[in-house]
Amino acid sequence: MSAVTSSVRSISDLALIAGVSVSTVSRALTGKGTLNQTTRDRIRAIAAEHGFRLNVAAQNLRLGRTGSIGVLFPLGHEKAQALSDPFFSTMLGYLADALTERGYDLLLSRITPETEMWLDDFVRSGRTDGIILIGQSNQGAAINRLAAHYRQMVVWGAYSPENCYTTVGSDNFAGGALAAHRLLHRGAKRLAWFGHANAPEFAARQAGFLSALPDAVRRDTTVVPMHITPEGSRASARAYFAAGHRPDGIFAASDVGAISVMAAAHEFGIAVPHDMAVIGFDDIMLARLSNPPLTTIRQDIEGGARMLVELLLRRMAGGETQSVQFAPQLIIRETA
Amino acid sequence: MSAVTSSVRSISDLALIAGVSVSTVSRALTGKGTLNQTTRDRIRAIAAEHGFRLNVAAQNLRLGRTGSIGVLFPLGHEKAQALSDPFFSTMLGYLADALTERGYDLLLSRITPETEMWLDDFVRSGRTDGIILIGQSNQGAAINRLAAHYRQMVVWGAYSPENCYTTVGSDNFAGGALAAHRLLHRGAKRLAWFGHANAPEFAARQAGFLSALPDAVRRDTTVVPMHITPEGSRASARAYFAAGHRPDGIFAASDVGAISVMAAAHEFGIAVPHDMAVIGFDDIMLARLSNPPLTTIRQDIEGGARMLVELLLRRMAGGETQSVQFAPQLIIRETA
DNA sequence: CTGTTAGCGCCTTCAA
DNA sequence: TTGAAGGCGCTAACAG
Repeated sequence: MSAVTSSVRSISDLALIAGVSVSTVSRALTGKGTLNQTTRDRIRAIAAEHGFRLNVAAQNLRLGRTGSIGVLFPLGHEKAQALSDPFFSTMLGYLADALTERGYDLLLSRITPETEMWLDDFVRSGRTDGIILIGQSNQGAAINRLAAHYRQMVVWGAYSPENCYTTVGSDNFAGGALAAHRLLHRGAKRLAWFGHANAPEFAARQAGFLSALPDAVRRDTTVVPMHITPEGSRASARAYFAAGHRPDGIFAASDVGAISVMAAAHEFGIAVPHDMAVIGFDDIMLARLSNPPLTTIRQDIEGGARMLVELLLRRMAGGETQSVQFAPQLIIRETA
Repeated sequence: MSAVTSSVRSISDLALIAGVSVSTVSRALTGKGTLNQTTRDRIRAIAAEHGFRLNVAAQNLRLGRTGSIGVLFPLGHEKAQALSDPFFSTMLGYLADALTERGYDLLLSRITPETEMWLDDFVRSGRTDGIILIGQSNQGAAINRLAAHYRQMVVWGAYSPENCYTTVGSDNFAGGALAAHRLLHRGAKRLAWFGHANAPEFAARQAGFLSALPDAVRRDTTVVPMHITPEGSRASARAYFAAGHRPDGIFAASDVGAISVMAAAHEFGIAVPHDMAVIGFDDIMLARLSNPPLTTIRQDIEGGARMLVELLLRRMAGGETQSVQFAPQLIIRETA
């Protein structure tokens, strides 16, 4: 066992002990360059004995890199916990896995877009070699502006031909349509969409949903603005039900939103799915644990995370990339 | 608007343009040292014009720091998504907030404890100025060993006088007792504990729970081993109910566990709380959205996160710290 | 008030 | 196969 706090703090200390030059130590420890195998083994043994490891920060400075990737959640207007939504934390977990596998650290940042330049500022501080943005929020303009001269970025979110950056995400429009068809198939006629159109992903879900409805149904469909937090979702739903609305089919922008709506419905004695069908979006782990289990539109979070990392590294290496859209999948459980 | 990719890559470039020395630029931009206000403003203007920002990595190397704090989840045996549990992700979100406020970046690491030295290796690589460990898992020995000669670490988890490191956490034993009292108060007599004792937090919850039961009740109380994942929890519960067990009171190691047990109970036609009372632990956001809303033992996650950061920074500054235990709180909803 | 200089810990070309 | 030297971008004495 070796001490973490040791007198050997740099390769020059080690060089002194081993009686060789710093460059020899460097070569021995990095494995780069040519070196006598005996010398290499000897130096590595000494390093291990003293518990010495190369200083990653210095190494990176010299190599002109940082070795870490920034993962940013630009949920500006939603000052509340972005990470509290299981969708985001699940994504984060998979990103951590994928980045670790590729030898990168994950720098988590929750900078709130106060100024116009928050993204540019982050990039210019040089803290990371690349950026993964989770969700565009309402920052489309800032993102596009940055993308015009910064390549090392990929974005989880909605695809648009007008974006000059690479996105990875679900086909939200198709997902919305899937939900509409399912509700219609169940015979629902008085529908409501719970969500907001601030962020493009949600706007697309809404558009896909509405566009798949027959005109007669669409005319009677309510759009209920709902925030991303469970508290906000529940409050919106409460107010909606309290006003006397009794839809027979609901499509919510997220699973957390759907579960919140169900909780509110329960307060009003509305039985799901008997009185009202509910469909969520995401298929987070808790969707199958809800009571009743939630019918939802599934997003492939793990696949998305891997794709984000893959494409980002390709861009960092100078390659070109194209946006990717995953086909969403209807998961039928009990609520619709 | 200024380009992110600019020809001005270092303070020496900027010094050249401004016609001053690098140290003057450094002083102007950092605000340290004394400098003519006019010169300072002029240099800052030029920097802004060229979109220049100090390179944080180089700055940190020079200052002998990294500017980031590592947040590690040592859930070794639970190879699955540690972050998928909302408790952890909520904690992570609050940590990100607290660290950002203090000017630190958050480096997320999910290194799985494969070797004995995983923690030492991480520390010696010098990637962070300090470490926040979330949960001890079964790594108590490794943590203690590291703590013997590494100060810059705090741990979220169970307190024990034998630990030579500072912990922040709930009084899990007291929390277990709270759950027991509540179930007894409701008249429950055939109890079960769903959880495992691999990690000390959970072991303490179990011990507190069992110790608060009268002997007669305790003898009939079942301990059902349950993994941390919802799938695992649900499978355990299913097997348990399938074997014909019909307890009238359940205490689960976590809210996710409790909700999973409720989902399984539902499959067997067991009504909560009528046939069986259920109490969880954590009070994650989804506890109040479950159907019926979950009675649980609340942990102050935000307070815990702030305390962890506070204590870590104090230790990094050379100060001494003592372990902190938060008093858990019984939140009565509908399941018990 | 400002410039010069010497590193932080490491990698890499160039020589030997 | 190994060593010497320069420099990644920055800060902080020490001079002037």
